[in-house]
Amino acid sequence: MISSVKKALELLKIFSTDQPELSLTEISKRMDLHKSSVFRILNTLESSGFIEKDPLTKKYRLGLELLNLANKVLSRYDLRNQAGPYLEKLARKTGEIIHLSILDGNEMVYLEKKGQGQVLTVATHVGGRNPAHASAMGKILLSDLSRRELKELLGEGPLKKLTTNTITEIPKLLEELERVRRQGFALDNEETFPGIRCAAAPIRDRNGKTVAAISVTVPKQRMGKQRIKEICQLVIETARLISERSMGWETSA
Amino acid sequence: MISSVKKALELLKIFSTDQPELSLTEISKRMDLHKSSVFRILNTLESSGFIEKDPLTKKYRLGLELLNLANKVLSRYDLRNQAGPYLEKLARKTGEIIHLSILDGNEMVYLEKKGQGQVLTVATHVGGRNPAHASAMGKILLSDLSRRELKELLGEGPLKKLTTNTITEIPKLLEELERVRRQGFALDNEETFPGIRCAAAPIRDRNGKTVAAISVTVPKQRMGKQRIKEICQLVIETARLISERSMGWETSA
DNA sequence: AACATTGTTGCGTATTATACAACGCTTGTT
DNA sequence: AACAAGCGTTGTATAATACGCAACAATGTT
Repeated sequence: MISSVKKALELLKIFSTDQPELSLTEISKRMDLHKSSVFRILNTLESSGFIEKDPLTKKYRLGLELLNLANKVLSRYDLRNQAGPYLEKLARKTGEIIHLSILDGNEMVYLEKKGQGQVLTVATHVGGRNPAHASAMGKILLSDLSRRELKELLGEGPLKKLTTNTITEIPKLLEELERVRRQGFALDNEETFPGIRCAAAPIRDRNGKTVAAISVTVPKQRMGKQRIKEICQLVIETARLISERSMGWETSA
Repeated sequence: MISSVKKALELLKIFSTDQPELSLTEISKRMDLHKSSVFRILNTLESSGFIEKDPLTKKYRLGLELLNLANKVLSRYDLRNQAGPYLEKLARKTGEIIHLSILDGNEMVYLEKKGQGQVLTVATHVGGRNPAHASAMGKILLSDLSRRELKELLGEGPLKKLTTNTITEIPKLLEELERVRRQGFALDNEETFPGIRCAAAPIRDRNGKTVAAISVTVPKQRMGKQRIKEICQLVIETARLISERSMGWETSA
């Protein structure tokens, strides 16, 4: 492990959407490093395009080179490109936010987000992640794992509680995953975000293995009993189309 | 400048969309560093989520943490979010690829790309960049700069030649920029990519300053004289709407 | 089975990252 | 206007470590 490299990478993570610009002194304080050390790290990051310095304010911000690298990450996922048109169509049909995600460890990671949403919406983003057990897409992704794999990923619990509705006991989650397997879709009833409901369905490859999930995210005000049914049907149908047309999955006769 | 940090950052840049996965030995050769040094850099990058190691193949690839950072970069640009719906509408109307870009040094950088495109399309991506002088959007962005600023950015020339149509002499470019100022839009007639034409228009802020550009990119087979006129009108109109509604620009009476 | 190649680790030392002090500049205070 | 405080920048000595070597483990090839 190389400590100066570690420091540089952790520095990059300090920036946030709330605080996109920071001064040398702020960074020095946050990292508990001498300002001359921070100064040299910043210069190195800047020379490679990972950080930009505003010449007027002397403040630093993340650099555009990160967009290039992110593009390379995303380009690995053919599914994301192939699913794009289907997700856009679903967004137009429902008027809501659509996500595509994969499992990474015990979290699900958003790979795509479509739809403009309305005034009341969710602040998720590509690259963002949430505990798998708490979200509809996460439950879809977990439901394809074996008991052994689940035990390895989730441990003994209790699981992280995000809202009062989050499932935290392992037995209860396993029950829920069994239900998800049977019905072929999952719901998130304010388990990740208060006031937000979500319906998700699996994307399967040619071998029938769940490789990703898609979801429709809706504020509960717009998600009554009747609408849940509509939304679930649309999500399942879209997921099936993507699985068949892009992944080569064949539903049995 | 911290040399070990520089090496780590340059390592991240080695990956490409053509080669998303590399072995330790490949990286060591490419960077002309000892494999044990590369091994430790990779471990450090992995521990911070910037690199992932496939446990089966032992190959390395870029990590998902980069998506988070990229999202933070993009979230700085309110314009990108606000312009999104207009760009999607333009993509649907034209059936072509739409870009939003800004100037960064003497290059223009894509901040957004909309539209699925057809079989014949351009392999551009968010974060990607091209020399400003060669592209329609680049000419729009350059046309708002003063003579002094242009001289500083472009130098004495000749400018980089990407195709046989690329403008490489400074006087000719200045002439072209004058024309762009007058007509309020720019065209790229196979100047960046062979076989690809492009029409662009400026996004202006409340002070009338050009802060970004949008464009429609079309293979020349689908871009005859009549269609050029249509496309130009649509691009100009969309750019004006974004400028007025999202940026507070007011066209004089 | 034998050999070649790749990945991993311990360790000595050549190299450098770190932090200190000082300086220049900008901003804030009186 | 004068002064103080704080921020950013730089030179440099040295404490700390990154580097590469050698050896080993694991994997692939013959």
